[in-house]
Amino acid sequence: MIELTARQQQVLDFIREFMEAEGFPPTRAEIASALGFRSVNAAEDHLKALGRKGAISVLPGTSRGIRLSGGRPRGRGVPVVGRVAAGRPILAEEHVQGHCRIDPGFFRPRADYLLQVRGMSMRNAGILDGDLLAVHRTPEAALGDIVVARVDDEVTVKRFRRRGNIVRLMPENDEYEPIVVDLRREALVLEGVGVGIIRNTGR
Amino acid sequence: MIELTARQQQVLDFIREFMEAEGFPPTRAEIASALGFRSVNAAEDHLKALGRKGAISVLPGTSRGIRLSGGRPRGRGVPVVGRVAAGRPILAEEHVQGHCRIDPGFFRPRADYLLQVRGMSMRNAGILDGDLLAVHRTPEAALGDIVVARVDDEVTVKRFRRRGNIVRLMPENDEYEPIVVDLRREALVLEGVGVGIIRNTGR
DNA sequence: TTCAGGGCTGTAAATGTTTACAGTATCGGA
DNA sequence: TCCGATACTGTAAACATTTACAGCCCTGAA
Repeated sequence: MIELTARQQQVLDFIREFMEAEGFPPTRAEIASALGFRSVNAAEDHLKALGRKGAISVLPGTSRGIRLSGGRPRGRGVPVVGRVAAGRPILAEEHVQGHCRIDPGFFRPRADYLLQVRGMSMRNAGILDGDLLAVHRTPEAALGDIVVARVDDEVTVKRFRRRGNIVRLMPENDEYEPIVVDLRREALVLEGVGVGIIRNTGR
Repeated sequence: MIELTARQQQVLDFIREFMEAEGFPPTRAEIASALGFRSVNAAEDHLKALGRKGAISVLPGTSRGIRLSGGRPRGRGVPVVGRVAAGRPILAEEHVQGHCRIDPGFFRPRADYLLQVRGMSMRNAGILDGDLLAVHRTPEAALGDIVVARVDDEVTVKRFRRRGNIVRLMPENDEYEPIVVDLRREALVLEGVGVGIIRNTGR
């Protein structure tokens, strides 16, 4: 499928959410109203573009005649990643413990996988040992984001601080020390940002 | 739900099949055509009857505004409950903010709904303001369980302690005081036990 | 510069849909 | 037998929705 523009992605996301919530697709007017267009034709144009790019199909002459293509992602759900071996890619098959059937779009931005957190270094952020951190894969993080970073081939979850070439990976627990990385000397790979937490107590 | 007539069942079945095949509900005209009615009003009458009997709900003024209410084969997910008004049932419709498409069986025991937690009284248990607590409906709790309880018509989330007739609902935050309930004098309703947490940071 | 495409506003006609009203007919009670 | 519910036909107005047409502004590539 051809790549969508940011705006087109927003329209597509809205259609998804609307269908999830209402059980049927939105009209042009509803799309326009939700996205703040003053003209229904803006929505019409977007639908045509999404149709051209294959993201949806639009049935002519049919009210609410929008069908999401690409099929239902009702697969096995989001992969759950356990302890990551040094130097191996996070999503390597040997790390995937299982799958969690949750809608990845429930989190924003989208959750690409769930990483099982080890240790209590983020306790004050409400992230406990064993929690599943929903991670959105991206190499970019804003200051203060909770990030999944790789330092010295080890994967760690911390809060992101940066001043110039000095990155500080801050724990949320007084008993732990920040990890300081000088980007001129050491490599830092941002694997993604945390977008949510799932904890399974009970049992 | 009141029992349906054979014809009404046929109409309902058609609506189901249509939605499965097309991804949105049929119009009156499409129902009439499929069932061989020569008048769209026959379909309208059936929809009204199905609506009266609770099998569907019909949204006025909305094209294809039919929602199946009975059994949900594809399910919209687990209901998300916001602030609960005093004295009202937790799952009352006005409290349901939305649905989260997660497998309820991911939690053990099963999650029946997600309750949005207010306040920081359970901070040390890693439950923060705004978190969604996965709740299993049960009137029984073990000592130390995190429970959803109703005291004085107010719903609260605390850790469960009990000695004889005295129940203590313990916060996990030094700034809060336990709630002590003497079962001989006051009523305590256990709405369920917490089986997990979902937090949606991001945005 | 020119041109195509994305992203909009605005208008309006054509068409799709809902929904009320007026009837006809059958059937199982009260 | 009268009544209400079910199950339709037919008509039509009101309203919802699609969709074409005419433009405006911007950006990036040719």
